[in-house]
Parts: sequence; structure tokens; C-alpha cells
Amino acid sequence: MPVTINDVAKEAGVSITTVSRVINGNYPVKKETREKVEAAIKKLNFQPNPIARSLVSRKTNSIGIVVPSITNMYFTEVVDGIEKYARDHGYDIFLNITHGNHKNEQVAVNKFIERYVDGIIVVDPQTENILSGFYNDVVGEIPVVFVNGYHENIDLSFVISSEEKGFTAALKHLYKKGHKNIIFVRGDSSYSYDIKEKIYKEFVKSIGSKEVVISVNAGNSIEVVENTKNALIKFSKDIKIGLDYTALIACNDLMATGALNACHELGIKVPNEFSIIGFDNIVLSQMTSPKLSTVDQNMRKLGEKSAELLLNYIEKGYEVDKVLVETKLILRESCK
Amino acid sequence: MPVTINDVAKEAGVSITTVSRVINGNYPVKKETREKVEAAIKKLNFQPNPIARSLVSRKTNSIGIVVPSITNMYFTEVVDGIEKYARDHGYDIFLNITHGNHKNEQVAVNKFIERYVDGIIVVDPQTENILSGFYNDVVGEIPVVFVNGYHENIDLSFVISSEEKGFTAALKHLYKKGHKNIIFVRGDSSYSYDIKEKIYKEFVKSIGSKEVVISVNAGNSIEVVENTKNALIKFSKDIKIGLDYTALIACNDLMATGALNACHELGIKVPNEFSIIGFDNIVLSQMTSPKLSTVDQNMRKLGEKSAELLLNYIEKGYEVDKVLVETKLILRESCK
DNA sequence: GTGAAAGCGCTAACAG
DNA sequence: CTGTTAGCGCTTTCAC
Repeated sequence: MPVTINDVAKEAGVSITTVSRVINGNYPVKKETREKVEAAIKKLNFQPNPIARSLVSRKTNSIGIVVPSITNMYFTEVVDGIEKYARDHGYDIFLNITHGNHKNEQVAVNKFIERYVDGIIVVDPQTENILSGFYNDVVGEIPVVFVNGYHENIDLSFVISSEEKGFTAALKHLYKKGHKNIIFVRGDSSYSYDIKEKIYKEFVKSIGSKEVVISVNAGNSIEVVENTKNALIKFSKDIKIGLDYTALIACNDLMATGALNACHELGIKVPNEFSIIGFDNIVLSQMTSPKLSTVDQNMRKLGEKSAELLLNYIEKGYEVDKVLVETKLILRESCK
Repeated sequence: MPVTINDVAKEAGVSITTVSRVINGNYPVKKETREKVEAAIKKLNFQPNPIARSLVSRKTNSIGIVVPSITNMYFTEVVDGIEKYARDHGYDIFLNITHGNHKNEQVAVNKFIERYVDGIIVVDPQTENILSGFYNDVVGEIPVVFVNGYHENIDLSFVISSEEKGFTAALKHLYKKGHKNIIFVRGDSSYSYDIKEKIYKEFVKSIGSKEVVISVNAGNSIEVVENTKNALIKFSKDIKIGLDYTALIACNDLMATGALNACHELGIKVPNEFSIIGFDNIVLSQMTSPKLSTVDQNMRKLGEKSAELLLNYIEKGYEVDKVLVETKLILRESCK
């Protein structure tokens, strides 16, 4: 049986109120009394029961993270950033993995609310939950911060990476290096792929080149590597990769890795004959050979910022913000 | 203000005791009474406050996971397995990342105990915490299950993958395929590397071959890929890789990937001239070109099993178990 | 079958 | 400065 505030009070010869006061330091306590109490606390090794505390204070010092997947290196770094920031600030974190299912996401959020977590971070929320108004009700009950995902004209708080900027920078870099015909690789459905495709098409048009969009199945799962490889190999039968087209830009590093593998198999030298640039800067991009040039989304910062924002809401009240996290072009070995 | 059991009692015209009974179904309640109460619960959309519940029941329906890292694909899959099993069985999970620091690990465990989680899973515990007796005190307070890590003659509950068997199988496979001179790659310090080295040396001796152990800095971080690559390239100056030595076995897939990258750079064809076999079967092993042959540790199952064990302890009482999870040789493209 | 009342461990008026 | 008391929302004796 753990020691309670009562035991401490008895040991110190004071009331439990006094003990409570020295624990919380929110009311004046005479120095000698405090010392007596502190001695008792130490002697008995007393830890206030957070459950009892929460019951009256209506604060649990915990936050919930809802994330589509954790085997995906992208999300993993975001979670890492959140965890560190939150823990450093005295919050424990609950984790719920939705596997990209929008119903699961709702269930997860509702369960966190029932648990009385102090706030929730949803990483890459399902677009339909954003659009359906599900979250508009939720934020009435509890502060929520979203990391990336669909956010156009949405009255909710987001931490977003400036993908447009980063993607444009990557494209411009390729162009500056003399690449005129650039292949674009995207997954089947995602807000972020749509944005990038739009930018790509406009860019290609602006330089008077022709567009080649390769769309592969899945987008963020392991399979996308293989899918991209196969798609590119198939594509290479019609068009001379390395001659007609000298560069490729992918919506994420998984796809870029798949493209790299295709070149490997086709005997195309990267970067000498063909340049590849990815997106995200997941750890994988440093493990390939050659190492991938990519656009750093700074996922860890994305996580930290969202946690920072959430803790602010918890402590000072909710409001709607959009925080932009800068992306950064990382030049490694896969393009020249 | 959320609706409480009082509101329901009032609405249904019964006492809160009765409401509590229909919620928990632990005492007989007349059918019509129950229906009245259920109607009220539904009407008011009542959710029992888990904090209040925990305070009296001394059960939080939550477990804590302590893990060294989450950007490491290996741990990530373990956590995934735990999360799924626990959630499917009504438990929420707290996550704490220690970054491989044994002090952090202790703090994490203690914080979970203070939070009154119902049980704790420690993935790859720090050997010094195991040996120092830290955990022997802990299990007196709360059930704990460990996933892998040092466990020889340790009186604690472990879920362990049969690394010895898997590693031996990989070695035998290589030998059967005609490889006599096999290079071994390990990281600097880890119980699991030591075990593998021992097996390797015995095996090499048994087939009358000579041993080559390459030890690289770090073991489970991103850098190990690069470190292994460099080590192998350096090594290749003295000994003809692909001629004198035709195969390599690594302690994990990160190192195997590094070796693969080295071959790539050295112009050595894998698997035609040189065979590589990894360990773990992290997702990365399917993303390389050629895809890595490896030993599947079945990390997801490791996670699930540990959760299963823990929930059993929570519900039926703690005892000491050692559960072995089988490994499996996965032949893909990197060896022949 | 049902309800009154005590209490889980703590905080926060309210008195003094 | 310090103590008494009333809860927070729920479960669980103990009576009836």
C-alpha cells in the first residue's frame, strides 16, 4: 500500500492541508512547518497520487498522440519530437496508431477525451475527418493540434511544413543544374501529392518542357519502393532514361529509393547519367547508395512545434493557429 | 461539464449505486430498472469518468512502454505489436523513449509506477539496470515484461527471440551454398552481438575456416550503415572480397545494408560475386537493391507476446516466464 | 433488488 | 499561517 498524504500529515504532526500546501507551494507555510513536512515526505518517500490529483484538479498532465503508423519512418520522427518536448515539460504521452483508418482515428480521439488527457495531437489527420466537421466539435472539448494534412480554409490549428517552398526549391535546383526534362513520381491519393503535382506542372510549363507524371500505388507503405521501381523500369522501355529524361523528382524518399533501385537494375549510373531527388529526409535517404538528395521536412521540429503549441493551449487557452515549419533542400549524392 | 453518474441516477430515478451496477454488471438489477438506467445513460450520453474509477479500483487500464528509440525500425515494429495487442484488449499505452540511457530508463519506469499504470514493458532494457537489481525491486510493485536484452540467469520475465537458432541457420545456409570464408560484422557492444560472435567463431572453427570479425562503431543507429561501408572498403584493400571471402553475415540489417553499399561502391556484384545476409528483417531489408536476405526476428510478434504476457500478469498475477519467439531465415536476393 | 453512506487520495474554499 | 470540511466521480460494504 503506497503512502498517502495522510501518513505524511500524521508523521509531521500537521493537517493534510498543510502537506498539500508544501507539495504544491501555492500557499505560505511557516519555514519550520515546511521543513517538518519535507522531512516526513522524504522519510516516507511519499509520492502524491496523480489519479486523486487529477480527479479534483481536472488535469492529467498527459497528452494523446494519434498517428497513422509508426513503422513509417516519417511519422516516427514526428512522434519522437513530440515525445521529447512533452516529456521535458512534464507531460506523459499516450499513443494510438490508426493505420490510416478514419474511423479508428475518431475512436482514438474519443478515447483520449474520455481519458481526460489534457490535449491531443493528430499527425496527418484523415482528410474526411477534417472535412466532415468531426474535429470542430472536438476542439470545443479539448485542445487539438494537427500536424500536416489537409488544411485549406480549415478553422483548426495546424503545424505545417512548407512543402510548396521545398518542392519548388528542389525543382529549381534541378533546372539550374541543367535538367530540362524531369520526371515526377507521386502516390495515388494524398493532399500533399496533389500540391506537388500542381507545382510540378506549372514549373514544367514555365520552362517550356513536357511533363511526365508517374503515379504509383500506395504512397507511404513499404510496397511503394517496389512499385516505383517497377513503374520506372516499365517506363524506361518507351523513353530513354538518362538521355531524354535526365532527372526525377519524387514525392517522398520511399519513391526516390524505388527509382534509385530501378536505375541500379537498369544499369543507369546515378548521379552521372541520371539525377534523383526525394522528399522528407527520412533516415532511409542516408542509407542508400548513393545517398539521396532530398528536401528535409524537419519532422522532429514539426513534432516539437506541435507539442509546444498544444502545451500553450493547455496552459493559456485554445485558439486557432497555423504554424509553418521551413523545409530545406539537402544535397547529397543522388543528383548533379 | 461532463455528465456524471449522479445525473444519470437522477434522470433514471434510481440511486447512483444502481447505476454503477448496471454499468459494471456485477450485481443483479431488475430488468426494468436496468432498462430505465440504460435509457438514461444513452440519453445523456454518459461516460464513466475513468479517473474516478481508477481512484477506487486501483486500476488504470493503461500500460507503459519503455523503449530506447523509436526512429529505429526494429523497435518501432515491437511497439507496433504491443500497441495493437494492448489496445485490442482495452488498454491504452504510455510511451517513453530513453535514447538508450540507463538513467532515463529508470526514471521512465518510476514515472510509470507513480502514474499507476497497470504494467510495464521494457524493450531492450539496459544491461546495467538488469544486473544492478533495479528491476528486482520494481517487480515487487508492478508487473514488468522485458523484450530481449541480457537475460542469462536473470529472474525476470522475458520475451526473447531465438537469435542463436536464427543466426546458426543463416550460417549453415551460407555454408551449404558453398561459402567457406565468411566475414562477420558486429557493433561495438551488445549482448546480442556477443552471442552471435560466439556462434560465428565456433561455426568457423567447426568447418575449419578462418575467422574475420569486423567490429563497427555504434550498432543500431543510422551511422552504422556508413561505418560498416567504410570498414568494409578499408578491409577490401587487404583481402579480396568476392574471391578470398565470398560471403558476409551481419548482426543486423543496418550493417548488412552498409556492406551492400560498400560492394556497390567497390563494383562487387551482389549476389553473384559476394553474398550478404543480414539480421532482424526490418523494413529496410526489403528496400535495398538487391533485397536483403536476412533472419526475421518477428518483432511484431515479440511485441504482441510481451503484451499478452503482461496482461496475463495484470489479470492473474505476476510470475516469472521466459517466452521464446522463433526466428526465421528469409531468403531474398542478396545471397546465393 | 435497491439505497445510504463511507471512502479512494487529494485540493480548495472557508474559518480561525 | 494552519486546520476543518466539503467535495471531485466512482465503487463497495452494509442494511433494508
